[in-house]
Amino acid sequence: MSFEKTFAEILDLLLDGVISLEEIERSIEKPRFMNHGDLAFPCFQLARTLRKPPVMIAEELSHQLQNRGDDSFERIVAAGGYVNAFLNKSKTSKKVLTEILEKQNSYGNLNLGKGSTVTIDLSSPNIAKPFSMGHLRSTVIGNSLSLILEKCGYKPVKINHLGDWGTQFGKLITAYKLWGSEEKVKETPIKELLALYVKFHEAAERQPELEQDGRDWFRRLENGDKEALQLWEWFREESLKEFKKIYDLMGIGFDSYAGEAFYNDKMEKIVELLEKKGLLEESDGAQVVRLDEAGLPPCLIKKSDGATLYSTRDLAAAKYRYDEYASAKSLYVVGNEQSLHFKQLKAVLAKIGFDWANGLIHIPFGMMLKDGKKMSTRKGKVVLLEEVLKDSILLAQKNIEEKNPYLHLKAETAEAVGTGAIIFHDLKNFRMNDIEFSLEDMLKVEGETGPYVQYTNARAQSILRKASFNKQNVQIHLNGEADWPVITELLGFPEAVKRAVENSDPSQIAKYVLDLAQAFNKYYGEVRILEENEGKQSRLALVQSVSIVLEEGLRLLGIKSPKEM
RNA sequence: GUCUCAGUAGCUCAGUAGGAUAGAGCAACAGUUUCCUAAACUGUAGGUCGGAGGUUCGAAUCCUCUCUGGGACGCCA
Repeated sequence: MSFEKTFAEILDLLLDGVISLEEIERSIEKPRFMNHGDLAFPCFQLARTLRKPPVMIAEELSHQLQNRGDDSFERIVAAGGYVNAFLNKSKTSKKVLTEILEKQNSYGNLNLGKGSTVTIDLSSPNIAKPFSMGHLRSTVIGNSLSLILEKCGYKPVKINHLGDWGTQFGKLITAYKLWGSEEKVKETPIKELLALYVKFHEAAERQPELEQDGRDWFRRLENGDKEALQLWEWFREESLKEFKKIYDLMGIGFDSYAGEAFYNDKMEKIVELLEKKGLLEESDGAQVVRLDEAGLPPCLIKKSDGATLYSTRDLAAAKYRYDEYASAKSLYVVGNEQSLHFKQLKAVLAKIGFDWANGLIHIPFGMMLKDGKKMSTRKGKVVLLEEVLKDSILLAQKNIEEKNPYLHLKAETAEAVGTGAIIFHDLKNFRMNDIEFSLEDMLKVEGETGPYVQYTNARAQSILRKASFNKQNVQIHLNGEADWPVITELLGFPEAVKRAVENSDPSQIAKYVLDLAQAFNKYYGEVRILEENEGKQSRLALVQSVSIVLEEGLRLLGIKSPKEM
């Protein structure tokens, strides 16, 4: 049982129904300052009903609690309208460390999902385009979310909804036929295909008829034209090879690579269904579903030339996922700029009469900006993730040579630290914030960074190696001085996991892990852990627990924890 | 024009189902290594929480208006 709950319950006994237990629990907070204790209950809201000043209420309550409180609390005092509770440090320390050592990385697990399946749409890069920094966000947020969901009792299914269909391929084929060379594409596929794509858009500004050529080629592709299909397959294959290199580097896998093209033969049914329900209307030659009652602009289903659109494929995909995976929820980790699209998607599904449309949840995130503006593939204004990762790993390598030249597993460690820096940089802030691209910021290894957390863990591991800690039969006695801030951080891990899953917010874990690392580094600076005295085993239990939680936190972010660095 | 996201220290951001003295990191300056990894730690300095009203015992947090920036608003995804 949590200490908040114990505190709430003994308060509830005294308050005798003036406010409910739930209300008490909700208003219990963590004081900002250590000298105010570990838990606080503000009495201001009681002042009116009890018709007494809050200071007096707090004093009365704390006075009565002193005798009644069990030994969970060291003392309970009133201070300016608050009842402040100080946890019994030695008992709490013993309890939390024992729990962590026993549960290991399952400490903080929740069973919210009860085994239900959740599909997660993530990463979803566009074929024939480079893997940009923008896709990085969806990839790392989605990956972390799936790990967090798994920890909370869900069964995540990661779907990489590849952008492998659409008018862009018509444009690309047009460009390839005009200016492309087979050798060049074979040599550096993504680079060459991107160059063609950019050239197309440059040329189309002067020759607008090219746009029509592009649309024509896409229609031929949809109609199964052999030449178009061959080129498309080739582009797709080459692109996928390159993407897999990046996923391997980041240690991310998927349960499905069913991209847009996968739904080509599944769209007709949805369109028929819309027709049958009389939801389809013609508008300027195109087929649309009107959504006035939801206060949304109409959703385009078919273009005037009969070709399908993004929305059409997403409708088919949503239905397929529900049918195939029986998913209770379906998450879409897709940029903020597509919010309207997902509102429309849900509205159309609801209009068809699918009650599961409610389970569709768009997890939006802010954009990666360059010079304050959105990056645009069309203008070739992109930063390539692969190069950023390479730079970061190289820097990690350099740091290892400088700081720990005799390290074993140098290459492996550099990879873990280099990618860790990039992933952490993306996850540490709330997802809705736009991020101005800055290589300098991403490569930082000091302060609030992934390498800082990894380093903290490596320090802890180093101590454990030297002491060969044995967790059996440890008598844990901590004095609750230097170690107390670390203990309270450890205590907070389950709450951090809960916040992360409830808000679909991996940054909660990142922030937590930083706080824990900071608390531990401070402790490390103040206390000689390996000193031979009666407290040594207890201190080692603390170090071991910190390492377990740091590693688990990093794991939930999709970051590795090297034992040495 | 409509909708949406954001605005907190020089920079990057925490803190927002209202609560005590608004916190970190970076950058700056001053320190700490005969001692468990200095990718660390300690200290100094730095704030009209975009602005104006309102609700409240209490507002960075809630409401209204407003300013600034990003984005989305039919045949791209």
